[in-house]
Amino acid sequence: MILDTAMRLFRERGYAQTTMRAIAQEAGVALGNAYYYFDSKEHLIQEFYSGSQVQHRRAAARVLATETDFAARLRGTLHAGIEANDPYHAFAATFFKTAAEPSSPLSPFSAESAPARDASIALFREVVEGSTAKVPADLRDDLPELLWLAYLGVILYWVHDRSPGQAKTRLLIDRVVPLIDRALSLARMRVVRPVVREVIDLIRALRA
Amino acid sequence: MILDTAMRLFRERGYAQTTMRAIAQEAGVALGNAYYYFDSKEHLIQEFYSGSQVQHRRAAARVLATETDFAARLRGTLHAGIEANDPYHAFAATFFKTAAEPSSPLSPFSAESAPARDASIALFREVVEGSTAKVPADLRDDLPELLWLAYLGVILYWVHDRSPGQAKTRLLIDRVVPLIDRALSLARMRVVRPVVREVIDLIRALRA
DNA sequence: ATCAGGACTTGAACACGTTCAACAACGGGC
DNA sequence: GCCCGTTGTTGAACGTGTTCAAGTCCTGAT
Repeated sequence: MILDTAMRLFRERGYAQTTMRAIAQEAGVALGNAYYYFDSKEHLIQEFYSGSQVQHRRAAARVLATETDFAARLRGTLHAGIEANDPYHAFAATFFKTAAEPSSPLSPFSAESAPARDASIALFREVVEGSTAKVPADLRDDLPELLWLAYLGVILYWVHDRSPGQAKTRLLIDRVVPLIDRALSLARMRVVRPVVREVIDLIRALRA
Repeated sequence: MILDTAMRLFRERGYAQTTMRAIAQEAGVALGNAYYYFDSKEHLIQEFYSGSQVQHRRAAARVLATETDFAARLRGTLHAGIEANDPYHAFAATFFKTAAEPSSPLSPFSAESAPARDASIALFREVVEGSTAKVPADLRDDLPELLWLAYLGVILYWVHDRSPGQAKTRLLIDRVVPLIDRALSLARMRVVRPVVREVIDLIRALRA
């Protein structure tokens, strides 16, 4: 109840303009009571976070069920991602503001976000494994995480995207997916191979 | 005076723990007076932003003056960047938290940040143009901005880097620079050329 | 010397997120 | 039916960033 009210007000007035007092009043509870259910105003966003991940999966399911072409699957999944977050674009800025802080539990790299992160990476693993693409063996393990990182990049662009209907983000997706697809082919070439090898090694070194 | 005091307190106690009242008191002025010189607490950071840019340029100057090899110049400049920000690593998190918000004047993409941004891109133009590297003509225009973006990526990683002395970020730089160098060579190959062409086109389309 | 007008300074007041001690409602064990 | 611990609820109070009307100080023109 409180969460729904909060989300509605966030959408209507924006995050900063929505006071905890307004949320409490609209939800018909006392101010302090909101803090019984949510640790802070920011934690209200945390709830939205997991919800959006579920939405993403749902929106991507259709494409992943029917399509086998890698590029099409990736394209569909990326579009599904921004579609799932579309209603919240206006206040997503504030959301990512707090998410950008490393110590914040809302950070996509934080321990608290691990479930949502793992679920998201798993989604991109589905993208890869359900496709007919021939991925080099050593890339196959890390590719889902790389795609997830690319997805974060898309989201980052989307948050900053002020074009009507976020048309530019859709353009970005439509044109970047073929590039990734092509890069994946190039990754099998003899000249390019060592570079790919090094990229993989570097990522593993940084993750450790 | 106020700025120096604020920066010292930020370093000592962190951003959130430093109150405007504490800054005013330590600086020997009234609370409201701080707002005569700075629009907000966040704007205090804006000042640091430009200051750090100057530090970066200073720290990079030595390498850029002596070295002509592209990889060495880039490596030196990137290292100089994190060195310049090193004293502020602890509270840089908070800094980038507000910087991540698109509407914030502190965003590296905002109009208010244009001077610092342009100065930073110009620095990477120096990296390219002072080097002996053979850069394809169509890449030459956009490469500085791409390198600046890569620098932002490094900073982003650095902010999240909890390893002692931010050793991992230094590792990232040392290993990513040769990769960029190699990629630049590959960019001249006939097979790779169309991909590079498309990347450039995409960037220009997104920027417009 | 005087004065006008701007530059600077002040601290009380405001709205906000958050905390907390107190209170109410509930539910299960006897 | 009564008790008591848990769960839920309340609004006053605190500390915060920020605003503002009111003051003080300075500077240059007369």
